Amino acid sequence: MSVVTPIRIGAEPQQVAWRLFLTVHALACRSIDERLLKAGCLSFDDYDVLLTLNEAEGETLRMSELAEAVLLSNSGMSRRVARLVERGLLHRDQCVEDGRVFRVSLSKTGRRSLDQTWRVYRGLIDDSFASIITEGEALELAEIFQRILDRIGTEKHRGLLESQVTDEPKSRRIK
Amino acid sequence: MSVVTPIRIGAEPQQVAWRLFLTVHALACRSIDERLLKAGCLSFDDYDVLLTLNEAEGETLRMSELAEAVLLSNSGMSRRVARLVERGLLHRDQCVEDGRVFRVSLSKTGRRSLDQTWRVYRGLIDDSFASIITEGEALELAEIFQRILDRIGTEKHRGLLESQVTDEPKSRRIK
DNA sequence: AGATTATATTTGCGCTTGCAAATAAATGCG
DNA sequence: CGCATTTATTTGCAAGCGCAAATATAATCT
Repeated sequence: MSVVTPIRIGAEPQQVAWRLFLTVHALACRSIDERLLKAGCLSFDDYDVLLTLNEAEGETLRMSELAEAVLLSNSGMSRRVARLVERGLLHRDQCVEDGRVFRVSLSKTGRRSLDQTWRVYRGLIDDSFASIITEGEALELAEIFQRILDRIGTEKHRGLLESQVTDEPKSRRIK
Repeated sequence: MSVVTPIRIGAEPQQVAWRLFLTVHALACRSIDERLLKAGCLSFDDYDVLLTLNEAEGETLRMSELAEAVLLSNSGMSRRVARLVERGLLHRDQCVEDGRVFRVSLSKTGRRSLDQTWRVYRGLIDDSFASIITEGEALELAEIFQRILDRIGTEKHRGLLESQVTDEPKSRRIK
């Protein structure tokens, strides 16, 4: 995880901001992940997977969708899901309509873990980030970050926080 | 690299900001690193090491200082430096005053690589980040991030961009 | 000085990752 | 229908990482 970055003294403010962005990310994430593990929670990365599933419409995703959502390779996701299934946090079922695809979903235990982790995680975000900025600043950050995502993000990530209302039926997409 | 994160709809602005922060980081870094490699530059992470050395006073650091600066374990840094020395980008010399320590510094080639990478990297930062925000926003981001670092950073990272003037002599610290 | 303890770095090992090849299942075409 | 092609996922393999043990060197104690 890169920490430091460009910057000579007197650099442009954008470059200074970029460097600080990297450093804050590296330090905050390291600290949060360490403390999550110490508290017996899901790791940062596993949390990411379970949360993505929890938010998915139909609460089920195929391997490749999951991989794309959390920016992991398909093979990486294949193994990660295997481990999580092994631990009883996820279900992984072959799709009836198309035997090539496997659909992954939260188990009862997985949902419990997710909730338990969130209770701790919320406090850690607060410690390392949220409590240090004002609500106004948070809104401003969100606006800036959203603008950046609109420019660099993929379809999937771009609309993260837009209204979740779609006009599709809530039934499982087969696609 | 975690992408997604907490957030239920209607969450507090700080939590929304945190999630977007993670997503922007993941996407921007992935894109930048990919393009650096494609351009035959140093990887993001190697760049980090070379830049840290370039900025170090005396232009030399011991293994452990380098590891701490870029947030890598000592063993990880040991191997990373070995690879970079292998590629001719770094020197690694046993310290005369204390045979336990090894001092690492940029080679001529390393410095060239660093400069060449920076020429490309500058443009990529611009693409994925800098050009999307105004100068005023950059200043504001920098101020916010700096405040966060002051709270969560270690001594080493906290003062990143403060005046580099110290009252110590510029000669090599032995410590 | 010699033995013990402390410090800086490297090595052994197991884990996770990504890429490319392998497999499994569906689709298209003659 | 049967074979070639395409698509979804998993495996083999060769990285890189962190932890703990090993090594190398210095400092301390008696």
